[in-house]
Amino acid sequence: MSAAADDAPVSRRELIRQAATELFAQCGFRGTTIRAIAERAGVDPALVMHYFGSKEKVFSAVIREAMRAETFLPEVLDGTDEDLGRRLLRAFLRRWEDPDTQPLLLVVFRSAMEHPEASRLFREVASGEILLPLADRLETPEPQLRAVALGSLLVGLVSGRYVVRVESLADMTLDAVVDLFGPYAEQMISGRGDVDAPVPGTLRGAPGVGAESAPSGARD
Amino acid sequence: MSAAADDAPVSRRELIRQAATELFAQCGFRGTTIRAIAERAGVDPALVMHYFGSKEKVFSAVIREAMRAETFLPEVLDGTDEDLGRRLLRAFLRRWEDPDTQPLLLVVFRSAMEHPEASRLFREVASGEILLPLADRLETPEPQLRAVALGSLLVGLVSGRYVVRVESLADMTLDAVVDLFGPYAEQMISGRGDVDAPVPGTLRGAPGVGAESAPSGARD
DNA sequence: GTCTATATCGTGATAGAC
DNA sequence: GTCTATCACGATATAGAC
Repeated sequence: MSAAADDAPVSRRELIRQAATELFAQCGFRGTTIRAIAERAGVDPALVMHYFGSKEKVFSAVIREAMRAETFLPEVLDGTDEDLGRRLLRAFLRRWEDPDTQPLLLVVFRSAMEHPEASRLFREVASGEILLPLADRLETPEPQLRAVALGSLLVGLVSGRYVVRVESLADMTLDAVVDLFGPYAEQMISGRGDVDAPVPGTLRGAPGVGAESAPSGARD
Repeated sequence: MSAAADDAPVSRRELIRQAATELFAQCGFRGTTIRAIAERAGVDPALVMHYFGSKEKVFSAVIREAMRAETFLPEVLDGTDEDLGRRLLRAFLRRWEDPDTQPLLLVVFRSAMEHPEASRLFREVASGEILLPLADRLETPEPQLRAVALGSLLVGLVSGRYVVRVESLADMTLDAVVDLFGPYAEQMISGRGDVDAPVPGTLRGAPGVGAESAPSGARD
């Protein structure tokens, strides 16, 4: 399964960076070798060293690109407070469902558990780029606490759904996830939201049950 | 800093297993070496191989012990529904704060992000030992969905507080965490709970602010 | 049971021909 | 820019003396 882009004449350097991104996302930092990166990119291992200088430098390039691309928050923050939590959740999930951005997010997330640089970056991005702007935007009491709670919910969600792939989370449709977590997200940041009961029928137990079961009108 | 138990004459095998647990928790599977385990346990590297046969076997033993010890749920499930979420949250956190059990939990959690066996184990334990019993216990509609939501919240909480150590979460007192997340946990599994506003003053911004700021009477 | 010595392999990184 | 050959190192694992 060659994952190289096949429509634009991308540079070999870029090809290597993409291959490295996927491998770091899948195998972590230690589990990824220069040789494997080269093989996946279809180039010689020495070429990886020639372009980047070291494995650490490759990793830094990947992480930096992931950080650069991660700016989903601003577009969500302008708008009414009414369904802010739900919109934020949906925008967040959209990036995790996107095959283009998922490896970038995965590499940061997974590496944050084992590599110091990724861990530091995760803290910085989480605090500075997500929690703080969100807290600044909120007009409810104790906005920092609310932002932290919502961040925890999102992290737990992606951990189960995309990283560890716990069945009950991984098998849900996207709309089902939004329907389940949306009200809680809403509660956390605005204190509003109806959480009497999660919408039924959203757990993909029986085969053939698709995205039909999402009556909510929330769209991005 | 030698972490060997110094009050009981534990077997060398047990000594090795304890050292391995701490190292796997701290450095992950790939980052931990037989040599490092032996050094920390104060034995010869070959002895590790003699007792366990391979690094994988050491890892399995550690994981199995972690699973064996992880039975905090039953004692929480019998009792009233009133503050079930809060009690569950507190019991859960108590194990994470305990210096004896934290390495065991960390090793499972961290390894689940990089090692296939740990990942599988995490899924099994999460689904079978936590989510299912909890869902069976609930009398609210859609108990599975509620259990999954609560599980996500807990995972997100420990990720931020104990694994990646995001400041705003890691610096909170235990009571502050319970006060912040308790109402949400309550909401998730019972649909009850007051979430009008998180209790103020619980974020350890100023030095000297300890556990004083938790007026809630919930205890384990 | 315990340790020394070593086999075997895969890793990141380098040197240098073309 | 690209690739072959190779180094130096640390890993798991084994063989065998005591």
